Amino acid sequence: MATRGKRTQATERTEKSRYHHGDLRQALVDAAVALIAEEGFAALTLREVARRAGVTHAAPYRHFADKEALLEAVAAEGYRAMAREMRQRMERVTGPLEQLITAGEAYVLFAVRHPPHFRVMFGPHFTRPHEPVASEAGEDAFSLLVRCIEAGQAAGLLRAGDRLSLALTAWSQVHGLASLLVDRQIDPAEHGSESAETLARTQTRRLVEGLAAPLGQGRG
Amino acid sequence: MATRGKRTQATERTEKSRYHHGDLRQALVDAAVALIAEEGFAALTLREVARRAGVTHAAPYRHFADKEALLEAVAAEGYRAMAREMRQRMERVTGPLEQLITAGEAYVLFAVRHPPHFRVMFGPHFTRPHEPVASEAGEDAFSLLVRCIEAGQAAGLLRAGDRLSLALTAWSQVHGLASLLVDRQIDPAEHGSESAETLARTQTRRLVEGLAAPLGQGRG
DNA sequence: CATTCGATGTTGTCGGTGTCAACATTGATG
DNA sequence: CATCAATGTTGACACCGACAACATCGAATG
Repeated sequence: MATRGKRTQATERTEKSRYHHGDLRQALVDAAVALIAEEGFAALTLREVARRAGVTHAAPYRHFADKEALLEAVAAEGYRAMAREMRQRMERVTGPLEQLITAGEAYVLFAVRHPPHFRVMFGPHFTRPHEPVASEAGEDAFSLLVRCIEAGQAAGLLRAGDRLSLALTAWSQVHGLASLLVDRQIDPAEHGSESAETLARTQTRRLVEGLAAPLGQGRG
Repeated sequence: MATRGKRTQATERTEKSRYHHGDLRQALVDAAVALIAEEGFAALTLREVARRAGVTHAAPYRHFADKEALLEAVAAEGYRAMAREMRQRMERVTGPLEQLITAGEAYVLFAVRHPPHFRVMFGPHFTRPHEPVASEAGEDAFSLLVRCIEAGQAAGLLRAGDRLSLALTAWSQVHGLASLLVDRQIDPAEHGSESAETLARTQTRRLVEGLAAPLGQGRG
């Protein structure tokens, strides 16, 4: 995360006591993520975030309307990163079923590896209605799943039925597993897996088996 | 919710200006749930909860060590109510598969009908490690699912395999659907269902189909 | 009944927080 | 160089979580 990229200005003053920060906005987002990871949501304070970014308590208001706006930025970063990671992993695999498995795995793994982002994305922290808004239209996680389902059905490898409904089944499965892992309701060690990675793979495989077309495509 | 029951004392003083409340503890839990439902988590304030219960701002500390302890009480109430509702619905159905479907439906429906409880139970609101602690050992939601799976396997109706792993699949599915509904990530209307109830039934049925033993393709 | 005492509710206080307004500093632009 | 919009600082206010000291009730005891 924290892919900054544009470092065009900021001109490297001796690192000491420069009035302007350079990229405070991203620094605040990073600090918020780190703070959530280290101390939990209860400790997420705009003032502490500012402190960690090396700036006074009102500086964040030059970049975010309020605390919730900062969280929206964290969520947006999460949506982009998650979809990107899913796409990258899926590119390295061929076949609709394998791609579906890979997509599901990537979903769970993103959650496990970036709990603060995942929690902010799907948690109950927003009062304003907050739209997922992926980086580009049709490139969000759910759209990726829907396209996998379509391709699988077209190839006769997946159960027939409403695409959206099947995609929702897949989304629920991986989202549930991710949520339970992130919220520490389940411990991979207690489920015969030495890591969240193998658990994600096992469960996602079973999901796709369940969605697979009955042998011979006869459908009973 | 809010099953008070023991109203032995409190002696009905003219409803006005009585110093002692009678059952403030439960009143505080109820007020917290209502406040979360109406205003969201950001508005959940110990002082506002006290206000709604008609007491001053420090009164809650006679019943709860701190704000988190109040949330633990909400979660505990949720765990008890959820398991109770699942058990009650399952009693009215026979057959392992039908019971499994019913259990899954009940899980999702509880979440949809009691969002504050569900969110507190599984949300990121606790800093202290907080054990689910069902009303009685082996009576929590997951244990109910595990027993359904066992019975289904014993009857040859469910896929063979590690019970815990299969139960985790089922739990992930219903938990994911419940979470997505509660967090308003999906709208039942957009998925061909006019209500969360029908969506829960459709998805839970598909889950059990996927877990069913692959012997008769009769589509059950 | 009068006294006592533990449980429960109140008042006052403290440091910390979200948010805003007024002010200060900077770098870019003319 | 002068100006100005962007960005960071200072100071203030109301609210919150938590604690301590005090007040009030009801039940048990004599």
